[in-house]
Amino acid sequence: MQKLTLKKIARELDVSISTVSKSLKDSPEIGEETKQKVQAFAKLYNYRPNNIALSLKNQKTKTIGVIVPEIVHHFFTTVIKGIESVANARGYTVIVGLSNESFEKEVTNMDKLANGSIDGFILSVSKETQLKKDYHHLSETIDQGMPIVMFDRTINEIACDKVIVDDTEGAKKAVKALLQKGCKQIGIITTPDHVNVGRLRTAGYKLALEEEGIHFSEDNILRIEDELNEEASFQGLYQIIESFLKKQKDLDGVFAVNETYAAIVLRALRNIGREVPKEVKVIGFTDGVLSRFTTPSLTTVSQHGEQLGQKAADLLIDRVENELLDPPYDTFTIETELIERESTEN
Amino acid sequence: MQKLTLKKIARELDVSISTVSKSLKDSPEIGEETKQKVQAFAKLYNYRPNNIALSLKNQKTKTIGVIVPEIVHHFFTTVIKGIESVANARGYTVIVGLSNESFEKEVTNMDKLANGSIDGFILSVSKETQLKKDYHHLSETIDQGMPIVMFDRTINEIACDKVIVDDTEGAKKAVKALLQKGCKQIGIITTPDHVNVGRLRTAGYKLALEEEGIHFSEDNILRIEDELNEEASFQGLYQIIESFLKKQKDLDGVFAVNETYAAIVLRALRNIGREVPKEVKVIGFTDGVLSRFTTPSLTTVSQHGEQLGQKAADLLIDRVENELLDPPYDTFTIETELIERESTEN
DNA sequence: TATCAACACTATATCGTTTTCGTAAAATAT
DNA sequence: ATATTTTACGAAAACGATATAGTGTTGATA
Repeated sequence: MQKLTLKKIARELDVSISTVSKSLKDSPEIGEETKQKVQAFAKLYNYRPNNIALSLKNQKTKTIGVIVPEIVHHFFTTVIKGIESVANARGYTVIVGLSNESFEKEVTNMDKLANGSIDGFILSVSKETQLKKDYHHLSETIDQGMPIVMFDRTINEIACDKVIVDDTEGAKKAVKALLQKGCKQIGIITTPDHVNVGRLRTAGYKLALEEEGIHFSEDNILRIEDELNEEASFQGLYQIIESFLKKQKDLDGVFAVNETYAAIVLRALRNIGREVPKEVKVIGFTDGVLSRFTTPSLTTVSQHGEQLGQKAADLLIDRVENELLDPPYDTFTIETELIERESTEN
Repeated sequence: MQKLTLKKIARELDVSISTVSKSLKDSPEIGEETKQKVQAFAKLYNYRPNNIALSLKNQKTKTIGVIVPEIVHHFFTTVIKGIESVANARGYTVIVGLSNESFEKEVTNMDKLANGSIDGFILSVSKETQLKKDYHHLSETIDQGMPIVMFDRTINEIACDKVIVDDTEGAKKAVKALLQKGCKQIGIITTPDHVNVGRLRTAGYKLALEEEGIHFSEDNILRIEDELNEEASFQGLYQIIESFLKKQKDLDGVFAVNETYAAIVLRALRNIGREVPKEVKVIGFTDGVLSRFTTPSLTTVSQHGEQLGQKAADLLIDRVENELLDPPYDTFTIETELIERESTEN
């Protein structure tokens, strides 16, 4: 049984295509009897209008494109979940593209979707894009009248709506919590500065120390190069973190800018014989699946990814459906929340 | 700058739409000079054909729909990653729909995509669908000539290509490993039987014991009801598992059918003072992010989700591009692999 | 009886492409 | 010089749906 179309119904019922279309829309132009007949037939054979044809006609697809750097990733999936929920509620479909942290894949993926397949983008840029600082694909997309909402990893130079996590504030909150619990020497495990979120969280760390009038030393900062984040180099990651913790033996607090780093810190501290939370307290950023299962369980800064995704989707859809509300772009901040577990107990 | 179309180029260059179209395809029908002119113009203004129009014309979208029960889930995301990689390589785009384990959302999501938006489905059914045993949406989709590839949670009654994890075999492998390491009393934490994968893994557990001639007791089986899997009822989950382990105090091996259960087992055993792996050895199914960070790290049965996704995508695209290779449907099994970590060390 | 409105439809254009078919003009053959 | 074949392009249909603008038939009104 092949797909039913208006044309087939028209032929079958010996009326015109227009009549069928109008009957299904219950138009007053069509006589009661005819309408009944058509509607009954359509229902019987389960007619559904072809989305592609509608998209072409209406010049809008009711679909939004989401580009994320990585999908096997707790934070990004919670964001996608949030996006999907409001998209669905508002009658939109979600296409997912993965950049795998590659600039080129990000560009080709966007190129492919920008040609009529979607009404707008929600995206978090790849690390490579952040490094290269090449944003032509973003500005060109916007120039063509396609709205973009950026989230988490945003680009200052691009004017569009943004939804971000309160990175600096969240980090500050975490470090202040450590101070309040009596930590005097607080280390940070972070990324190089070209990774936006790493930079911002590091800034929050410094700010917290500053505001409390604490001396801050570069020696307490460990910046981990990117290549080490791949699955394969777990050992390498561990080595670097362990030797840092061995060297900085008087640390009594550690703030890690992601959950993996924090979990490794926990493990390394145990291996070198320093007790958590008694001797050292640890806080990680991102509340993922790991935190509640480490030993001890990990205090984290939760990012509310789902809420972030919902906000992003609402912003984009508003923009799409209301093209008049042009330029005044907004940046929204999703508050973080400190979730306390065993790793910071006194 | 609005989107460029063939019509606009034609008007601008004062030729017909056909000429533009053919020029861009480098057709021999068109004179060299005209072709150059059109191609140069198109390149300059970055013309890209409209996907929607192409889809309508060609009656195929080069898009595949993926429906998963849950996206904040390590296994499903690895599968999606695998699907996306081959889809992209073969020129396809991926639309993701979430059922959130709900039958209704699964149906409406499929309905929405089946109307022209995609060329075929890759899906893993929701738990509710498994429970209700209502598969009309699946059979109707197939009847309409749209290919489906099911993965992981498949339905026997539906004839289509399938890619499954070697659940029974994997579970058997795990339990035999426990036996080999000297375990005599092995418990299993599983799901009710209506969850396919739970049932199959339980079957593997029984099979392993049988084949080794070991007495098997219902007392060693804990079946956990579904509602407890929600984030909120983590406490409930923990309670049930802990009290089971307290009651069955002579267990010296535990096999859990997912990573969360296994991680909870680890924690509960520690809380009730039983040492892992010395007194009790533990193995979980699914190699996620948790396993290497628990204490002790967890031995797991890895499912190779990415490989599974790749196979599913290849199967579907083959089917889509080759509609003649009709009915002889196939079921492919992705081998599992036991990844040994601390929780089973001797 | 001529005029006009109401009714119940149908024809047609449109969205952006591709493709088949048709056709002037130029080039070649006879 | 006439017939025939290329060359180089344009017209039009098609994909499926919607919306605007007709159109033929009634029935009512002046």
